[in-house]
Amino acid sequence: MAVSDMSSCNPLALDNQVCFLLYSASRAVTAAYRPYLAELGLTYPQYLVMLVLWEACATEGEPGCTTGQLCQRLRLDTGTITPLLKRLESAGLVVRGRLPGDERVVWLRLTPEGVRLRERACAIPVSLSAKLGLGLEELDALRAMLSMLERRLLAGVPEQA
Amino acid sequence: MAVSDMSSCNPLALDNQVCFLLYSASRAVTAAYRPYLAELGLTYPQYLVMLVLWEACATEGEPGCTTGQLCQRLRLDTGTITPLLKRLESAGLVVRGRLPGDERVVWLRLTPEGVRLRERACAIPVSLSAKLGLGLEELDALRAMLSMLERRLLAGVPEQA
DNA sequence: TAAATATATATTGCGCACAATATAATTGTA
DNA sequence: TACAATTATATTGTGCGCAATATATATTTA
Repeated sequence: MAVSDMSSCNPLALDNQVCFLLYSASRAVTAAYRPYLAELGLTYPQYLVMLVLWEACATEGEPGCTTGQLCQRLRLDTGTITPLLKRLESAGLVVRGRLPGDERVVWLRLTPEGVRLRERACAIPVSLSAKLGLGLEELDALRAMLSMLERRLLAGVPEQA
Repeated sequence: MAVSDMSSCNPLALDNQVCFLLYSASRAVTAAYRPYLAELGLTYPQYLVMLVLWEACATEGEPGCTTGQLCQRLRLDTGTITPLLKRLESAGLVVRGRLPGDERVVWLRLTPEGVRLRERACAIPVSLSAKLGLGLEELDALRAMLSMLERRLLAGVPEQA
């Protein structure tokens, strides 16, 4: 009685494509965030960058992180991250400087305003989980499934060799 | 023993965000499709459009569909779809014409070449499901979860009023 | 039938994503 | 110490996504 039995006769049917459900659900979730993030003046990818920086701020030691760490964490490349960071910088949330000792790496730090924004952002996960309407167990199941999926895809990369 | 217990002390932790997992998994899946689609000369969104058109070709009656139906099906707007269709047209896969009887609507039809491409595309779901490495049950569970999520988000839209 | 409204698509502009390439600083090596 | 290779980031170009606006055809209404 699997869901896919409905019209599994056609492997190319749009509704049989998990990829489409993922793509579509992801855009729907981003859209659900949009009005809340707009109040903070952030886009969704910018919000993700801020999440990383807020974490990097909470850790002990010199607060901040490098562009490369950001790319790795969000699995985005510099073509995406560099201009995004420039926009965050001109919004006054982030400062970019080179690492003393290695002039190649860009060291990112939050401005006081960037740090303050965290408090306003705290309300967002609450609003969103209400909007998603999923229970904790469902959320955990979804999380588990998605991270497994991605782990397998990343692990499968070497196959290209 | 929920997954989120790990560091649920911080609701803003990146790894606690289902939204990020979704976003990241979706991009990873798209990336997994990319080499296969490249052989057909298609991007991922173009592939989704072709899936709809191939379906619309299989139905009885006049084959094809309108731009509006495409937008509705893929939940994309004309700003995305119109230029994409022009690219498919200049690639020789699609012809765009106006509907006789209502000159506002654009009627889309596959060219013979567009129809033929379907056969080559048939191999893609097979390759991909191998690459994803998920069993049928897992796939169905994921599908169920994602479509529920999206259904709730779409249903929740009126709340904005 | 003329004007107002609604519908379907197109256009513009901005911000991602990502491939490909470029640049600049660092490290390894002869 | 030069020179090659590596590493970190930046730049360029193409194709989405989406908000806002424009245009053109249909439909409704006065």
